[in-house]
Amino acid sequence: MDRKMNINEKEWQEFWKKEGVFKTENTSEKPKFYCLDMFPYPSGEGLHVGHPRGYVATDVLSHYKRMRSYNVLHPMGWDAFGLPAENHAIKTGTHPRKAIEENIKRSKEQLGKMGLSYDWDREINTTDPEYFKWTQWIFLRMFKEGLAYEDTLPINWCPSCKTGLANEEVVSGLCERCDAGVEKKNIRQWVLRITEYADRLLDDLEELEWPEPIKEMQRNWIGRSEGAIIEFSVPDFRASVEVFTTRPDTLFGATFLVLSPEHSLVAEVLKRGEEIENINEIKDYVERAKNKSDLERTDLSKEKEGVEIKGLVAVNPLSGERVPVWVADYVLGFYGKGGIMSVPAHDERDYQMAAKYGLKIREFVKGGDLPYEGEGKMVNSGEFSGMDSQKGREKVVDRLEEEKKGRRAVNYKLRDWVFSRQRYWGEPMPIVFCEECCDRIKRYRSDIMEYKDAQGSTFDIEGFQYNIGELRNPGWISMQEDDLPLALPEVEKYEPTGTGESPLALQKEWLSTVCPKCGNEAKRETNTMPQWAGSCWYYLAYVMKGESETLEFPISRYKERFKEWMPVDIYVGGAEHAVLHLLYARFWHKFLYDVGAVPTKEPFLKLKNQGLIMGEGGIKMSKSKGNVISPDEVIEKYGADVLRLYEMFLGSFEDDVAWSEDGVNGMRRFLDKVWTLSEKVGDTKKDDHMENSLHKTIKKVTDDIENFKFNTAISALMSLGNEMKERRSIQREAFEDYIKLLSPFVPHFCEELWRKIGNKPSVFYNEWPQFKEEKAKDTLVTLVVQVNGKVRSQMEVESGTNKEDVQERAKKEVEKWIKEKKVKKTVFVKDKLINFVTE
RNA sequence: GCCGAGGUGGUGGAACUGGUAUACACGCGGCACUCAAAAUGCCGUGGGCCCAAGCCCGUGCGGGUUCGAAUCCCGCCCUCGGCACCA
Repeated sequence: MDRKMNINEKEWQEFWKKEGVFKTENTSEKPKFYCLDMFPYPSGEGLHVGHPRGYVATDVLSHYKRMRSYNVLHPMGWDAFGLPAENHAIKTGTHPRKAIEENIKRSKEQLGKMGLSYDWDREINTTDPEYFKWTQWIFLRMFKEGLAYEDTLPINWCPSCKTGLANEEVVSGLCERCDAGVEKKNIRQWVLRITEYADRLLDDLEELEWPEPIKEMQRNWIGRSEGAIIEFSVPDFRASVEVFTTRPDTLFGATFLVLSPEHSLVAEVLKRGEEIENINEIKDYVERAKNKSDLERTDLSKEKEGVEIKGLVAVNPLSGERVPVWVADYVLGFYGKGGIMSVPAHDERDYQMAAKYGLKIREFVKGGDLPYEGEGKMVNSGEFSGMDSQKGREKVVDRLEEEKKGRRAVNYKLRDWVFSRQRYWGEPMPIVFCEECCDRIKRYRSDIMEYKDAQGSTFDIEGFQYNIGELRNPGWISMQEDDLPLALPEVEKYEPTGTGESPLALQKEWLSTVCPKCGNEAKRETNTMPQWAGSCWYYLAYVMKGESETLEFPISRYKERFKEWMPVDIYVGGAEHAVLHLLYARFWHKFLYDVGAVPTKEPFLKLKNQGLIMGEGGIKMSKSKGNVISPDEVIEKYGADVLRLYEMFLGSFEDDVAWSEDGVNGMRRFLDKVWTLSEKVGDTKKDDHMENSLHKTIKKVTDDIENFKFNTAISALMSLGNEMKERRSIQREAFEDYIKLLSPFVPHFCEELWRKIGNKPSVFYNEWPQFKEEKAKDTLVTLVVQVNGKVRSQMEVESGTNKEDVQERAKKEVEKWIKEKKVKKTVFVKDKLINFVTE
């Protein structure tokens, strides 16, 4: 038999576009459904076969929702700032914008070929000045509210990308982008106070319908831990050291203190020098620690080592015990107070340290072999002895608080977001540095600090109004909102300088400007924003585009739109952004909520992560292995519908799956079969059995699409197809419903088939088939007959038949297994089984 | 080490709140069509024993609960993902 199917997919794509079949309605009585994909970076290689998996899923869902009379927002755009385009520019000398334009064109073509039903009128591009003026605006708002600060600190530096990185961009000591080993470098940075939102970012996870692993990763990343800060006095220095601990109940067991090499008291010790007998040893050790890379310093396999500060003693605030003080680099300078009380009996790390240097190890919590980290009865702990450690924990802190020697405290692993990059291809930061203002603010700074909690207001200094951000970062002045966007200047060289400054620093003309506050000479900030900035709010831009085609100030004009569309109902993308984009975007969104710009606390209500598509044989697809499959090849050979269907049928949406060419072919065979079925459509008499199967399938497909179980939805459709094949003829209405059920998966094919059986396009103008429960009911069911839980026989009975009515008949069915035994119990499950239990 | 997900035929994978394990597909084998091949159609396909009817065993391993366990409980093993000296 020849293949009768010959579908011009392009023609349908043009038809949809011309007719605006999938355009989002700007005003609508219908309920809304916001269905969002993580927008791609338009790379030079185009898409591979893994990308469309999520896009097809959201497309299926969008089609389905439209047919259920939702007004669906299903947009697409481009996350186009970032290193690949810039590196390409460095190599070829062409402007990154050029490469980006070409890549977008190519990627858009690829998406177009797949027949995805995006509303392209709302397309956005993060590198478009109309777009990034808003990215700059949000940053500016954060700056003004005091959420951005300038700091010179040792940050993660990628020597290959020649830029600083955020904590989240370092993956086990390596650069997330290029896998180069990350170094520590002291550079001036802009940092966003994401830690101020730590609790809300943590608590609000509860209300999100996200995959549990992603939520857990965010919880761990935020890493909230409750405990206490305890003060040990250091009489020799007339000073004190504060330490953070989650186990104040073990305070009596603190047999020494350990400070990180970065600790201020260590610096003090080095300054005082002569009073400490082993000063040179300490100096050496601190110097060595400083030169260690993060990777070396956090290497768990190495032995803990440190140096005692000889002659220095600290006093335990409760026991009064005098304990030695050590410096060791297993204690981190940036966490807690940069120093710890060491309890070798009840902490694995402290135990190792104590064992190595022969320090005191004494048990304070009974419970197991040392080191014992669990709970138990407190011992050797003065008045607290005998208490349960959990209770004792509270009592110890109560006492410390009474004596003003400590307090309850919470610590986070989350650190503030290093937000500036020393590269060209990113959003310029909309702030300038003015010497005059700097001096002016510094003259008054001590007064100002008293007002530091009064956020949101401005302060008058010599007739100039300064906002909190400006006061906290003396000299840095916000640009006027009306002057946004601040465009990227054209440059000769895109090469990063590697000195900690971006190539913008060489653009003398662009660099110098006038202070928007006092009119004196000023210089622009030359760092740019990180990759992640533009994706922190793009889901809002799509909504804004429904109000005005260009994105215009002020934000308040979009208020109603946001109320209408937020939050995003379903967000689909890869799991690799668990603590990057998904955390950053939540942070920005919460800020926008706080300033009254958006009506919801969270941007993305529901999240689904698609699994990876591996190459044939389950090997990861990669250019170097040469096993990358492009959607273009597949579409060329089989058509977009086959590709779409296969991507959805392949396996469970959230699991990793392996690509198989044979499997693709199977999808084509299925569509061929369905095509052939259409020839049997006619005015045949009512077919109850078929109707029953149809309604079961409607239910199954509907539920499965709602739950992202596309693979089983398709298998249900295949089963129904197989059943139709058995028929000599198929009722028209049944076949039409069948096409509708199939249409979200294979839109071109279904349009063609819809027309072939004599209907007017588009099939998508139709309502989704209505499920009728009474039609899906079975009159006959198969009842399984078991003996002692083993299936021995089965029988057809009318559905709803009672135990009494089948019992005797069933017994006969399995007589040979029970005849010599006594049935002591009979278990009956209606419409399912009857089980005879013998002695 | 800690946290999370998961181990089901030759393969991808189904199985609702415990109720016929292996749906749907791929592959493979046989047959039909054909000069032949491809395509297509039909039949078969977890393992073992058996002429057969039938029986036994089977969801990573070992126990348990239950009339009945892939599903629940306890103890292990393995794979993948994340975090990694966070006190």
